[in-house]
Amino acid sequence: MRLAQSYFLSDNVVAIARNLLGKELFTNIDGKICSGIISETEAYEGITDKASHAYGNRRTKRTETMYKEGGRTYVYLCYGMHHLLNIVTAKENTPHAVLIRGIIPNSGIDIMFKRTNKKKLTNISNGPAKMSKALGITTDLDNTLLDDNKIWIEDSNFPLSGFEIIVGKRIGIDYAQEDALLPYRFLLANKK
DNA sequence: TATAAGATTTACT
DNA sequence: GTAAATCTTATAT
Repeated sequence: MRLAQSYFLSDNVVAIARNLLGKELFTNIDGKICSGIISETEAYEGITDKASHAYGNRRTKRTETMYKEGGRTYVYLCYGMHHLLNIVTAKENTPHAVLIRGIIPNSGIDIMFKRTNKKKLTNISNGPAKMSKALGITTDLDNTLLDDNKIWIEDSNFPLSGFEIIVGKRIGIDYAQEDALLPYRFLLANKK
């Protein structure tokens, strides 16, 4: 079943980031449906987080989406060529968001292959930009409600028993100084 | 108006 | 290991 919008209205963005692991992310782009189990997330805690675009209550055309009510997407272009997918959380005017960094492909894998031009199943979704490319996510999906039939998240009761949740510091944000060390990154890993 | 840097990936040396 | 690709935003002149 799909996650209700109320799921995303909590102020505790870190808890949501952790809880999203194992949920299934769906996209429906041009009638092509793909999905995957969310395997890696990062929390971005709005105005108090130096790594966030909204740090210090910074409000621009780009970050405007983050200030809206939770339960929608925030897609933005990084390095001029990579689309990154975030899930906006918390109430209006609280710019919290969860960055989806990785998925385990579940359905529509052949479509993902075509989109990414890859021949092997490896490296299809082990990075935020590659994942977006595989799922067909672009800035066209920015500020899209998760019940818009273009993108949504379901709780498909993926069994987490065989996995452990690893918590660590976030990646690629060295400029954020001490906030770069916060344990806001969550990922699923096979138990050994 | 101009310049610098970025929540990255890929290819090449 | 290093660099290129490539564009939007933010900060500066």
